[in-house]
Amino acid sequence: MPELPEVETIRRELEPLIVGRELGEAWAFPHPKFLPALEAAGATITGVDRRGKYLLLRLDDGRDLVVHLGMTGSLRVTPSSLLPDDPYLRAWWQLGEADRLEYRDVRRFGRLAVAEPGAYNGTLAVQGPDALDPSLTADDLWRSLRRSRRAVKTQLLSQRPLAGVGNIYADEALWLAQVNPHRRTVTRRQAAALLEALREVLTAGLDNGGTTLRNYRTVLGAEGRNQHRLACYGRGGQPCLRCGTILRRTVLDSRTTTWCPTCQPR
DNA sequence: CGCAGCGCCTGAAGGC
DNA sequence: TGCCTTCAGGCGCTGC
Repeated sequence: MPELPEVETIRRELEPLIVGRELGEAWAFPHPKFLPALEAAGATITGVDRRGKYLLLRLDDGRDLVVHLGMTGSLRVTPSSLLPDDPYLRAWWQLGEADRLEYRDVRRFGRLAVAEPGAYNGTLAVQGPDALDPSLTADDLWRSLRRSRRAVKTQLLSQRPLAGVGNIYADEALWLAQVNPHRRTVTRRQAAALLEALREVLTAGLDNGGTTLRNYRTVLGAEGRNQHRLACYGRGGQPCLRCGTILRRTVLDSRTTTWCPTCQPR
């Protein structure tokens, strides 16, 4: 599931492959989530940016091709001499003379949009600052978390206090900061520890090329390596690496959640 | 406006 | 072997 480290890894690989090139003929899977791909045909890509889990392909007409990878989305660049041959392709664009940019998404949780910056819809329009934005302070996070009474983990996943965190890195950061995911209020000290932990686990994920549990691949087709470094996510029933207590696995707002009842007391 | 609940999707894994 | 059920979960949408 592409979260900030995975999307940033993709962004870095994609940028030198597509900037300055023209999107020619386009095709989209016939569904409203993917048909906006056709609106980008004819534009030239001037940059590749990221906000939270969203990729923003800047176009020379002033608009952005917005790409969300959902749970199973990936991008790749293929020679256009090879015909599209993949039942899970959801969109493609001829790229320059020789290549094709392909968007693949097995489960169709992703989506595409073409929009003016500043005229975004949905989560992208209301999400908080990027989790790695250095101007975000612990006090900002504390104040933001205080505005809602939802569980702290649910707030992280909402993308509103900060953007880019999904289920894996939320569990990892809450464990590292020793904050219980069910808490509805956090102290200033906990907010500071949480921000530091978030940045640590996201940076580690990025340094490891992302976390591949099943579908995630980089643009060049590589798997990430961070799945071997997870301390908490997916380790329910196994001992806490810090204190040895058996990690608990619960469901919080319909998200599987793993936490240590000793290190992260309610 | 906040938020709870639901639906979307399909391959993998496990039970029998 | 094969059928069935359960699970993974980000986000848009609806309605209170």
